[in-house]
Amino acid sequence: MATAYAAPRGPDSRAAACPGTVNGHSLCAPLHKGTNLDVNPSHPLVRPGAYRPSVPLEHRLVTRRIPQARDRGIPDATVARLPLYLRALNGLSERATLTVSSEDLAAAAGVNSAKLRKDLSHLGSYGTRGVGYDVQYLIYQISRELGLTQDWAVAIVGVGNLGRALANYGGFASRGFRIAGLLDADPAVVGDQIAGLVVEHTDALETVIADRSVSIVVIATPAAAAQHVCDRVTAVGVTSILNFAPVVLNVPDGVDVRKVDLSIELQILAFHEQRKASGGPIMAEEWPDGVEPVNERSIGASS
Amino acid sequence: MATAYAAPRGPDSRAAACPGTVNGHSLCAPLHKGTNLDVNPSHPLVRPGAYRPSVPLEHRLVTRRIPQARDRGIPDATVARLPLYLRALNGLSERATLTVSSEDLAAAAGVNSAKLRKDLSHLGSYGTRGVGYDVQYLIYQISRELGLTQDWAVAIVGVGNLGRALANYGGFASRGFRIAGLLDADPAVVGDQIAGLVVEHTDALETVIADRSVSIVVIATPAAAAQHVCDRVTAVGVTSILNFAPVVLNVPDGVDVRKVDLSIELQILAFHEQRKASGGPIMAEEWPDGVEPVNERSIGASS
DNA sequence: TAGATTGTTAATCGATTAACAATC
DNA sequence: TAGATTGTTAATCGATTAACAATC
Repeated sequence: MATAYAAPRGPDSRAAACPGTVNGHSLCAPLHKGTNLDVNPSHPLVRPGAYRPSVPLEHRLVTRRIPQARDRGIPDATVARLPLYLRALNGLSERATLTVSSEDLAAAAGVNSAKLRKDLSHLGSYGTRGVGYDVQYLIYQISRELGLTQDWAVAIVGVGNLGRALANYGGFASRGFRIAGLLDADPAVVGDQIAGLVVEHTDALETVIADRSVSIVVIATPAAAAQHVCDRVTAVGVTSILNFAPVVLNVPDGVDVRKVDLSIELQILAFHEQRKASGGPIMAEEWPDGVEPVNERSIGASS
Repeated sequence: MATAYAAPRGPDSRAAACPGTVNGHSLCAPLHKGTNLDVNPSHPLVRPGAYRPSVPLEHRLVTRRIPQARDRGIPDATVARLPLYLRALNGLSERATLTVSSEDLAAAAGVNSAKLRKDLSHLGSYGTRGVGYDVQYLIYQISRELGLTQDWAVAIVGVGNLGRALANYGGFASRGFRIAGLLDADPAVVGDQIAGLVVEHTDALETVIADRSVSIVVIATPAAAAQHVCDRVTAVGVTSILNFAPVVLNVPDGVDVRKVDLSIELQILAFHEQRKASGGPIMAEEWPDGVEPVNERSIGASS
């Protein structure tokens, strides 16, 4: 049954393989265009029509995934914005909003409405013309797309100030990220209890990853230790790393590294600030009296 | 003297305004193509030829900036990578490397060498064909471009785990970012000493910003407080904000907001992880025995 | 000079956006 | 039906990259 909708692979082959299309809209109803997810057509949650948001979504849908097919169909820029939409939708949900237009949702997420519609169109046709998007339904579809309908075990390596902040950050657990381990190389820190977990020694890194099915590792160590930690975790099969250490990690093919660099963000701000202000916050000299808006400023003390 | 090189404004007007060009290379020697910085041509540091890297760079160059002119000439994507190059160059500098090729520097920064050369060409022609780039000279040019040759006063609002981590982060001070104030609304935190600073009450926010010439504000408050803090600091003229709170800030025109969202990074990793693994880390069912690579998986407990 | 490497070109790729036909 | 709003198109814009002439 699931394979009945399987289309030949290759660029844009999905629509062509369907028995009919109108203006590019697939007529293969249960297989949402632009998705790889083959949805059970008899299920009450499947659109259009019978969706009832009163029943917990997690217990209703059976999906059959054809791996690695349309995934390339979702642009990176779109993936990076889906969490923004999800957050905006959750805000609407808390205020009991049932439907939302692309215009309003885009405003809440801080993006252009055309961009929002384009992004959502990569997931499928989940809106209703003339009405908007069902908030609960869209929350579910985006969550599923991002993999947030399952639980992800995360290990944090390096329990300094930043590691502690991450361990205590409430935004993880609410999105399906479960801190499954805190590890540090410093014996003075090992044994501390943080956010309900006992800090373990990094000697146990491989064991923790294997025993607790950790799939995402957060590196919050000093720069000098980061590559070594990275090597160890990729060696035991971890393929997703969030790196806070200010180094470029070398990883095997197939490993995703995302990097958060606090000082880089400040440097980008400084670049723009330098240009907005005609001189900057610390200006020893006044403007010269010339007609041109020229900033004469000596760098450093002498000269 | 500074205004002698001022070119008419407008797209690509700089090269056209020069007395002569060869293949797009400006013959206006002291005005490096693609920069707005009018360099003193008689200064020994000015290229080509007389550059001697043995003298501290900060004490040698006098620049005259023509505000807001070529700044639009540096693409955002390039600006975001300059800090990466700077970090890689500092690494080379520590190992006493004098020159570096675009190939090697690109490898150290984790980018394509053509991209690196393209990026650097936006700053000027600071390399030497057949040789490479002088490490010290390039460090100085990138630092100047990013505004790191001056001191920036930063205030951190919200001294929870994250605020403390930021206050203690060594990567700021080394790049010219000086923490000038730590503020929190919680009386239990006010008065604490962190990273050599005493935490002040947010009541003093406007005073601290004005008295200490704060130009960059880091918001590390809970989400609910972020917009209010943002409103207050923009009202007194702050135009650069680094926001860690998980909200979209509304700001007046001309204010730059950069956002660091820890959970968004994890969500993007989860998206890719879900696709790499054919199912994910928590897999209750086995693959069905069919010929197709179909993943049958129920979401949640029932069904 | 010969070898090496930059800075630029031009092709390609991906992202953004306004406009609007489709359609609820 | 009339009004509203989606999903798509197509134009534009910006970023990436290989290739190579320029030139040290």
